[in-house]
Amino acid sequence: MLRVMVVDDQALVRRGFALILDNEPDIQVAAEAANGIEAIEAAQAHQPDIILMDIRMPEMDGLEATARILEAGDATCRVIILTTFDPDEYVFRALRAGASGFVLKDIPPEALVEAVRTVAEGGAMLAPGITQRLISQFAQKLGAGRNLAERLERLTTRECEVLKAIADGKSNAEIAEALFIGPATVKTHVSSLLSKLELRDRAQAVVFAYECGLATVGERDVGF
Amino acid sequence: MLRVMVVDDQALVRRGFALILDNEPDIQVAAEAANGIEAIEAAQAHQPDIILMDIRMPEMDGLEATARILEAGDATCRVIILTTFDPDEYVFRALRAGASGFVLKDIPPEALVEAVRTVAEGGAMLAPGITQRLISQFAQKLGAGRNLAERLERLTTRECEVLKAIADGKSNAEIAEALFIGPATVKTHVSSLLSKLELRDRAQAVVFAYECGLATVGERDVGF
DNA sequence: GCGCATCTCCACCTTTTGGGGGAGGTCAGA
DNA sequence: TCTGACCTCCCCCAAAAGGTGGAGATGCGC
Repeated sequence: MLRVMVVDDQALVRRGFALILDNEPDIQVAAEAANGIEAIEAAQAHQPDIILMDIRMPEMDGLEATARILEAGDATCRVIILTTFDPDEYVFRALRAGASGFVLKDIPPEALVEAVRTVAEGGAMLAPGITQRLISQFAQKLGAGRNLAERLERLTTRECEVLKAIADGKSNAEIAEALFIGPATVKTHVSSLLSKLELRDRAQAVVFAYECGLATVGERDVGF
Repeated sequence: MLRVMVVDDQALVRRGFALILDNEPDIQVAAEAANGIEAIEAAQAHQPDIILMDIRMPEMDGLEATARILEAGDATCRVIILTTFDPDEYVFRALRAGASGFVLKDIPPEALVEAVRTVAEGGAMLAPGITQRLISQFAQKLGAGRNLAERLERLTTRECEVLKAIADGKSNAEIAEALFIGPATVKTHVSSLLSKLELRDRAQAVVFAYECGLATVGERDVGF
């Protein structure tokens, strides 16, 4: 039995969703809440499997509440954002907060039920248009450095290693140490790769490394 | 009327999907193809609205074919990848190729029909698990530079602008020109921001800018 | 008004970087 | 075998970068 919690500041909307879901044999509305604060408390108290969360609410909005509930971690629930609007800003904040779904309130009841089941099974459900935008963004990032990757192929193995080290923020001396070669050799490699890639200095080399995918955001701890 | 093309090397599978779709009053299977090469030709000849594309095929695989068809551009069709497997590699290549959907062959017939309609309307449809993974990846990138963004707040407006320019690969002289200030001033700002962010040189500053989201991949043309 | 942060610029200095050119060694392929 | 591509390291030099300290101007809030 799937235990669902519905969070919306409008009682009528809340009851509507609750009725739709309660109508399903395997779904049970275990709790309701009218704002973010209540939602956090209710989530703690009732430990639902799925939370349907509105965004616009008094006291605390749904995105903030989602972030806090999922941050707490002791609840293993998953959140579906259910809203009338879908500006990018909301979507990104929602995904970052950890939501597993983002659907618009104008969807047919069956789709809502389907979304709940999908998310409960470990999947995610986004409104089709949002999925589309997410894909576009993703494809853009993935495809960004194709022609740049060609330039990359002109480099020798060693030069590539040096470039990677540069993209790590290392100085020539540090690179030398890391690669077990002399500083002079590093300089040679750096000069060579800069010229091959038609770059002026190591700062541009770092940009190049990120743009062509040699370095990617989030794979390093920026402690330096 | 939605004109659909089905591409799969197994005739039985192909006919099965075609029958399911033809059964819908508003959908018509306009063409079929058994491999990537045929698919490209058939897409050219029949100009379908939607292409259901298998990945594993002789001659040319579905991802390659998708890329070529969408690259051609004169076709305004949209592609749904339909496969038995879903390794990340396939998914990323598919999205990069420009696919608007990625669903598994084990979905129920109604879901397939729904996917076709959704994509035809400009949306995108991914298998729930894939949506989930896409979201995770996205959230990771988005959330990567949170603690870094804090450090960013220590900077003044001007320092931020200089940092952005550094992340653009500009030299101090170029920054001076771009911001209409003297080179000496740029040096002051650079020194200040490096010290505030606890960085050593501009190369590390570039890394920092990318990691904290001040600069993002794909938003610049790397011509330098 | 006063303090404070910010933006602007200067001079002086050291370190790093990048370019040019050279040179020895290895190793694969013609 | 010899050529060519790599990797390694050297010297010298000029340019850029980065650090330190100082200074005038502005504007904002107490």
